[in-house]
Amino acid sequence: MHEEAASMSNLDASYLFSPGGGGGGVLPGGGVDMGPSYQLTGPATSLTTGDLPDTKDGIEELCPVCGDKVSGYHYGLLTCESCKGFFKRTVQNKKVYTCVAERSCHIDKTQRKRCPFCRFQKCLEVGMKLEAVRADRMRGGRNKFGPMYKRDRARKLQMMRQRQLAAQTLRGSLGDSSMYSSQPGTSPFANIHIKQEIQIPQVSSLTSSPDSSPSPIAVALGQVNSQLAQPASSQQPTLQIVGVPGGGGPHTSMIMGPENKLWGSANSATTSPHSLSPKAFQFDTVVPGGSAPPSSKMSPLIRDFVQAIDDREWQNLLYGLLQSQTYNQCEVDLFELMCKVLDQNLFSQVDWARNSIFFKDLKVDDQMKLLQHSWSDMLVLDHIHQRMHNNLPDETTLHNGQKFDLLNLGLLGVPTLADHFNDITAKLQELKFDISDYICVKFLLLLNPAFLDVRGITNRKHVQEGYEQVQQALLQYTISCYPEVQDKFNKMLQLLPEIHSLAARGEEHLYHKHCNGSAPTQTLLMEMLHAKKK
DNA sequence: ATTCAAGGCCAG
DNA sequence: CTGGCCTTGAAT
Repeated sequence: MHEEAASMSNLDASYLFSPGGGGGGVLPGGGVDMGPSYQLTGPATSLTTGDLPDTKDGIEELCPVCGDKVSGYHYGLLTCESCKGFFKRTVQNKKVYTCVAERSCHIDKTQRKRCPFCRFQKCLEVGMKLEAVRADRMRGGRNKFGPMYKRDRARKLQMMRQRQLAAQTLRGSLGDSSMYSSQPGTSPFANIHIKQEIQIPQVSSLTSSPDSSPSPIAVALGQVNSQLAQPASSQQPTLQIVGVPGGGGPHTSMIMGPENKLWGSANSATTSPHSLSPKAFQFDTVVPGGSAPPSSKMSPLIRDFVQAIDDREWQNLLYGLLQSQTYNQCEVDLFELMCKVLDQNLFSQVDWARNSIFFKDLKVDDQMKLLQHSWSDMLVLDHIHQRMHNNLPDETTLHNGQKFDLLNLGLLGVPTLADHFNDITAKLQELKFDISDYICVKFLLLLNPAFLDVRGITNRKHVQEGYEQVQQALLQYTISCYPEVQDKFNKMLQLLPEIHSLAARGEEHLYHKHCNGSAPTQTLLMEMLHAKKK
């Protein structure tokens, strides 16, 4: 595992962007066109279809834990049969292993038996889900991960198609770059195509959950060939696998402190009754004060925007990450953890953008420029949204007992910005800032025309038009739905610079940390910071 | 009726 | 303890 990690050190965010620009297969509504359901590695029967070597059912993936052949989705992701069994036994029987070496044993097919400690560690690192092991041992049926598996399959299928397309184009005309929208060498993201095609990436998950394995944007935007490993977990001094959190009872609060009302105890109706623990993270997309926007008065544009929001996924990702990062740890570096969460959120932003109207039609170069400029604004805005509309608490108790300051995420790690942040939030609250406003504002941040000139956007016109359309829609919306809020539209827009300045300070701070070497490297986050400084 | 991920079984 | 194969059963 270490070797691979080393060879990947030249991570550049280019892997995020696929050659094909925005014309992917993800449907606007967020629904994904599944096409023929993809089968896992049909038992090599594919020989009949002579040409197209491995495209058929393609994706013959390897187990992210040991590299053996995958047998299906198990406990959250595609793994081999043996790791499935191992994970199950470990969790069910609350096994406690110890590592006789440095807790960083290399796990592969031939050596996986040698160190169960490291094997289990790796299971968690790649995102196998404890809660998918059933406390009651009930057999059969489906669990809450079903839909996730489905989405994951769809993504992989899509990714495969893209890869195929790209490969064909490459084969067809090597000199012809018209297919690719980015000009090699013009941006830090540029040198992508060849790399992608040549080494068929063995994807390993960024963090956890099949939804992020390979992390969402990476798939949506192209593919991944980097393993954003988690060095953290391997170097804690005094660790052992502490009893596996099994047993149904007290685990609602495994991650969340009991103080998290909405997050902790809310409905778990959608969760399988058999699943063993943190159903905790399901939560309603509650709009406090019942301010659910009257969809009748909403423009179709905004309605689509709102429908595409998937906060639940966001939360699952967040908690999945917090869980996997702390499961087996006495104490983790909270700043580092925060960076990881930010990084993951950033991935989500990119993913969202890539599938969004206006943005998705842009050339990759333009997309990158817009994102480079707006990512931190969007992170801040999203945090505001999560707090305001989904009751995201400001703090949560990690699995290992540490307190994790969630608010810090919105401050990009700068505690002193809390006042500013709260100030902005309060102002928005006064304006009855709702989910529709949020999503529109997010578009405005992304398509912000203020920087078109500076940043050399090619398709300026398209961006401008998108911006204006959203602006119009938002204006209409505020007027018709919130006539009682004086000048809501303008007041909201006036807050954008404030968000931006907050975000800019956050970026600055992160950049410093990065230069000090105290922030994790090889993250999209740092990549973004870096890109801007150039 | 079919799928397919979860649990169970048991030879090695 | 491992891991390949078998049985289950909710979701589709």
